[in-house]
Amino acid sequence: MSFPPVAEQLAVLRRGIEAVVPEAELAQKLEKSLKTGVPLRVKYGIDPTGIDVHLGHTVPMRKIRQFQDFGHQAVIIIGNYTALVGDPSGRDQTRARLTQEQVETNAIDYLNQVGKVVDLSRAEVVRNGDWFGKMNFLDILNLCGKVTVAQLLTREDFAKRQAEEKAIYLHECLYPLMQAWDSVMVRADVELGGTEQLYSFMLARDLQRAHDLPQQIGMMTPILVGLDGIRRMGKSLGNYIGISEPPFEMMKKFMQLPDQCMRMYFELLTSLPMPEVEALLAGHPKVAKMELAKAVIGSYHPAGEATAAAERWQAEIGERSRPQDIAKFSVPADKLTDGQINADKLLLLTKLCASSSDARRAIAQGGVYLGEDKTVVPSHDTPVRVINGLLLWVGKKRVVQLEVG
RNA sequence: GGGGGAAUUCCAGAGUGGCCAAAUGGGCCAGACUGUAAAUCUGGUGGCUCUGCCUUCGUAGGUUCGAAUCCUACUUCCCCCA
Repeated sequence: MSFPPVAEQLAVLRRGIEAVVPEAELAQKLEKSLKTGVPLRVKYGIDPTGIDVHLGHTVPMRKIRQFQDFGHQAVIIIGNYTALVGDPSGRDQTRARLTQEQVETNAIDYLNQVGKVVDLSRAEVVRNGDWFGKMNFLDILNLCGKVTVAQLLTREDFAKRQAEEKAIYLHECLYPLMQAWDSVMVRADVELGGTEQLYSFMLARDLQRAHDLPQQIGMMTPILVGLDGIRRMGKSLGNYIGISEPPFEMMKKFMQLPDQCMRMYFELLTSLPMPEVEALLAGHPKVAKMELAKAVIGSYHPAGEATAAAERWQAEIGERSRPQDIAKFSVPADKLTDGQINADKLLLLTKLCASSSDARRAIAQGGVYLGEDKTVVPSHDTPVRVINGLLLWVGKKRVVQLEVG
């Protein structure tokens, strides 16, 4: 096995990384593998607790891929056992626990998605249930003997919960220990994860030393902020872009991203050289955002589709022309009187509004329009003459095309 | 096992007998402004046959002219002591 020069590897691998602990050992490890021809074992663990892999998850995953492309060994750990515990990291309350069946279903789904970033054909994929499932109580006690309660409580998330008098369950305390044990079992040289994983990463080093294994280094990726530009990208926060989303959906979301997040997104989600990124950012923000969107979308969809999505966004949204696929709604003839129906009833019927109160509100605020030229509907009891092809809008985004059924 | 505290509209969180469909913030929706970005500003945010009416404040009863607010029981959650 031959590897590119260390400096070259470092330049790519260090990009967008928040911290490497210990910093110096990364270069040393790379040196050694270059000399011996033995690839580094790069560990990344995921708990199959949810389903949608979003761009936030791809940050460490992309890093794994870069290691792979340099010839190193990716080790993906499916945390089918740790998922049963629930990672307390960064949480201010206990996670809901899952059943084994849910976990397995999620795991398969997860792998399909992970495969879009990591080359699974060259990766080792293991489940930590393979070893945790075999441990007996004595083994567990031995492991527990490595950590003191005081150490555990230095973690910010636990300390915070302790201070707020919120519950900390014993099984949650075992989580970092389990994660660290994974590193021993797979003989990890490098572990990737977010900054909140620091404690587990360090614990892994302790355990590895205790077992006379080389100690892993931790590479921590920054938290990717979500579309709101403030909070971390997360499914429950509704501020994420999923990697399985259709190109146009991704495009729309990208264009909503606050400008000041672009540098971070470029750095963490694309491989565009940073000087080029700086040049783009110096230009018009809209152009830069388009490029960002195309670059990222292009890594999950064929390049042509990314471009098409960008063009469609420009036409439909940038130039305010008619959206492409407008849902059709056929108004039953028996709802009409002389071919007409009151505006609020129509909104309710088409499900554009959830209730007639909701419909009245929308109309009162001047948010309901008719036709290509978007004539404002003035009142909730304005009769609407329904003709085939008539467009009915609520706000800028919701629209249906009517027909008489 | 014993003691204490809490459950409010999407979320957080006010409200302790009438002025409460319920403050405030967040989210969301609509409007203005824009690059239909973000930020900002304005308005809205239970339902209806809508200048009025109806149903909501853990569940079920009760007190009262009147209850989210008081009483009783129950359910759930949290904390402390052992």
